[in-house]
Amino acid sequence: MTENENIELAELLFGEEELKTREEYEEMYPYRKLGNKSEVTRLAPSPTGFMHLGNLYSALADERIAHTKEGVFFLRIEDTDAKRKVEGAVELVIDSLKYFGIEFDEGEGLGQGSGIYGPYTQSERKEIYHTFAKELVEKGLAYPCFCEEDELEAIRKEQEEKKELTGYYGRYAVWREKSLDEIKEAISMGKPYVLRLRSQGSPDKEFTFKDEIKGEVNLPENIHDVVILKKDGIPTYHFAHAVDDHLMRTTLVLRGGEWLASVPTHVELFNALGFKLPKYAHTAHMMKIDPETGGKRKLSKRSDPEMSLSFYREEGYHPHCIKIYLMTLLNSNFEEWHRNNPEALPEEFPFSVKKMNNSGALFDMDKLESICKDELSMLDEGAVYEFIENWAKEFAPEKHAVYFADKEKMLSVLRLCMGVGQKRRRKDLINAKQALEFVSIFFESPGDGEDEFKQTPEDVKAILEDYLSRFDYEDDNQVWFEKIKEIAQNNGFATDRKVYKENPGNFKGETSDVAEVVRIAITGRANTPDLWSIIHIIGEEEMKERLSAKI
RNA sequence: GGCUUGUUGGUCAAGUGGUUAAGACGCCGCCCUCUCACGGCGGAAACAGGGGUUCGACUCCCCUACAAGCUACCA
Repeated sequence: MTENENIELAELLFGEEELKTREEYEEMYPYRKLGNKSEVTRLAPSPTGFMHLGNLYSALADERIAHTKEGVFFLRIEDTDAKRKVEGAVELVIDSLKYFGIEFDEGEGLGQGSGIYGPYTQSERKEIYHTFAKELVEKGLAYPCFCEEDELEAIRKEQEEKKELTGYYGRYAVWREKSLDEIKEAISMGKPYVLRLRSQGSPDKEFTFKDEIKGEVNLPENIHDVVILKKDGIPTYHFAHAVDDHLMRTTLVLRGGEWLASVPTHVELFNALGFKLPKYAHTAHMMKIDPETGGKRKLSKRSDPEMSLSFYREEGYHPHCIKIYLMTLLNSNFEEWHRNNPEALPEEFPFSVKKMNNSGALFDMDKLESICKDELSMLDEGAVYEFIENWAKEFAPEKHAVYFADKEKMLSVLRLCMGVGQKRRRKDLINAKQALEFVSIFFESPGDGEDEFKQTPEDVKAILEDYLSRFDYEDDNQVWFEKIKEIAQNNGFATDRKVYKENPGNFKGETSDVAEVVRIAITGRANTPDLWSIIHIIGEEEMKERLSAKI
């Protein structure tokens, strides 16, 4: 087609619409005035109503990249696929990220003053896309394609049989070289069409692309006449990405590694549109071991509950701990930094895109729990109280009513369980749910699933009876423990560890074994905070009741 | 099938031509200790395989294996 025919075609396709010009848009959305090291990043989720760890992972990376250098982090909703749209999804994105302390500077759903680069929802940007699509048609870089699904299917089949590259390109691009008259005829028949890019790429050329994470990558040029506008006039991801990230002045596109393969398409699109290419950083996906195959695979929201962000809320993981965990995955030198600067906020860490991992990390629950223990142990009991209380109110109301009835009691329980005031803090608390369980010994008699005695039933009985007969509530911790030692002495247990070690055969055990019997009898557990203190929180009556149940 | 990217101990990972190949989690042992913890010390445990290049390869190149991603009018 000639230049004039292209212009005529563009009029034919878009003439009915009142479109702004490209220049008007460029003026509407001026380049941001930021330092030259500042980055503009964005989170661009589909509103599927589901937030998973991967979303949080990249959101945190985006947010850190923007905010460590006074850049901008915004939210754009990619709802070009109507099938996936879910009510309330935008709020879910904003809320769940806020819960983890990640806030946007501008974007969708943030209310007034949330930025001049909007609309931030793709379904509201149709005219904008059309302006640029029309321009592409005028320049002969895009054309309508009236192929229907079965035709495309037939092409693909033929290609597969011939073992050729599948897709709509070259001689398979049947509408690529149609005349204006043929197109006009198809339009007049009311046939639906999509708009495709007229690719200028060569099948045997490649180019090197510099990814901020992966480094230099050699990629083939794009040769596919990809769809840029679907038959309903809504753009595909590729086209929307080019137009949006250009007009919203994104400087760094951080996205999942599955997009790396479409970089050639994006590069061609940016060139065709006359846009400057942003920097790209393609991240690896978080993986997990597939319980069925034993292999490593991408975490999926379908089969992995620990993938859902709501899982962490429901289990009562402290958002700060999750953040710390993700930071250690994101930047491998974070952990060391954090150890050296335990008081510093993660926001003070010099985050670097370059330090990001290029292979998929396995989600490691053990590691997460270890971090939780460390982080929680550094808080004061008031903060932990507040956190657990809020969680219990929402997720365990019946326990909440009992455990939090007496604030002073709960505070002293927490002080004890955390080792506040001791030389070293304890590290028993992982999350709110587990903490409530840990703390339950102060509010309920030990129930099922308790630890078992390691001594014989006869010895247990003897020890407990002996203990009960000697017990005096007025004893202080020292005296109380002296009595434990006496019991050990009387029942054939060693009271001196060294003596015991030298001749273990001469004894049934040592003091700690006797203490363990008493501990398990009272609490149902081998691992608890200081026993004497526990007794003085639950009271003499309660202790005696629990003990007599065991004799 | 084609294209792309990966592969360092069980897991997360430093490492960028010459290292006894860090560290963390987990596991095991010892020590400390008035019981539980905390803490301290130590241990087992790795460069997927094969070819090159080089005086010398975890590091560079090639091949193979394995894994992941893409190959839509989904993102």
